[in-house]
Amino acid sequence: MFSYTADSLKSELNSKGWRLTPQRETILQVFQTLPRGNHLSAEELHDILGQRGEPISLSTVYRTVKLMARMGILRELELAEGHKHYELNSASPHHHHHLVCVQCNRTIEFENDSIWKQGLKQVDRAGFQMIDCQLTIYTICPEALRMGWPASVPSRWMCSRSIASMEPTATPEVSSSQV
Amino acid sequence: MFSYTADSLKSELNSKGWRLTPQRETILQVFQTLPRGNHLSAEELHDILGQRGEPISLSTVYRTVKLMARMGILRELELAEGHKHYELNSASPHHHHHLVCVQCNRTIEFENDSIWKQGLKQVDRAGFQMIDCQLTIYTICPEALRMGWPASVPSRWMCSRSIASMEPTATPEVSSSQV
DNA sequence: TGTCTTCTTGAAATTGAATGGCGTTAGAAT
DNA sequence: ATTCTAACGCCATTCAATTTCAAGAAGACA
Ligand SMILES: [Mn+2]
Ligand SMILES: [Mn+2]
Ligand SMILES: [Zn+2]
Ligand SMILES: [Zn+2]
Repeated sequence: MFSYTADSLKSELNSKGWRLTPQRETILQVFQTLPRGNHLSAEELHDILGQRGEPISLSTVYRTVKLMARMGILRELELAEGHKHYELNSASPHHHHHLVCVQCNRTIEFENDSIWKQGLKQVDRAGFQMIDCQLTIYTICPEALRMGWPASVPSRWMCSRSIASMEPTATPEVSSSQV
Repeated sequence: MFSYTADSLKSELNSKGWRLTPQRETILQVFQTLPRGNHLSAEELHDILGQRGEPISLSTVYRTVKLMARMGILRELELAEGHKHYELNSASPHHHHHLVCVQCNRTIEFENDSIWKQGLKQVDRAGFQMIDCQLTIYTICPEALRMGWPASVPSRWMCSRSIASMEPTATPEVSSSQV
């Protein structure tokens, strides 16, 4: 399925005993007009809706994105920013992975078929069935450097999350990288 | 660095102005005696310490794993279970990825060099520097099937998290997969 | 060793994302 | 239009994670 109209959304919902509501239509629309490569958290989505003059309660926002993720309309992403992000789950051809800057938290998407293939091989070997397969790469991006973020993370640092707000009680001169 | 002794941990800490404490030593020990392939959440770690008869306050546990992740001693993982897990960040050769069952949440590790290489290629292309690179594959594992979990997730379902507890208000016959 | 500095701990309070309960509203089938 | 009940909004609650702060301990130096 490519992009949902109000009608196709409705029949999709109804087929499962669920209902089309203005809120669900609006939320889907926000995602459909969102530039490719953008993700929204529930909170961000909630703000956008407010700014648009179409406020929707936060619990409904949460419930809706969860539902749509479940339905396959949205994809729920757990990147480095600390809360979940959602993006339109467009047709499978655009399956992609993420490159996350550990300094500025900017996220960039990329496609790479051989990663999917490797994942598939891995899963087959174990006799499992693959549902999804996501590569997350942690980097420091050029923009971050330009913005004055430290050029390096501690030498042996590996895949901790956004370290921006992390400091143990008091911070002596940490070899590099703090806010 | 391969495995920390009390001494090497101390000098590592002191070099950054931090201190070796019994708590930090104990926590590191727990990880070092943990069978390979296991991960611990802060909460789980806290419990283990209690059972061992060496209770450490939960805040200290949280602070310590964060600190050690920052130092590169531990690796912080965001898998599907909802809270963070930590594992010993042993020497780089054992860099690995994770296979997560969306039904029973079991996690299995695997190694695959070509994934790292693909990631590296991707990063180079963008002119970034790679810090870490993790593939997470979502699957349904044979054990889960044997335990009676549904054999399939909704047809268009993609990489939502553990859906076990998700049901929209009331659950009409959802095509498959709930608790 | 003893003294001083300040990092670290632990208990409790707090944050913040996410969810649940509930009375009311409203979608959809007949 | 009537009926049934999913879904809404509001608010309370949960739960991981962080912060606060006084008391305690590690490390430096004499
Ligand atoms: Mn994306
Ligand atoms: Mn692991
Ligand atoms: Zn960046
Ligand atoms: Zn399983």
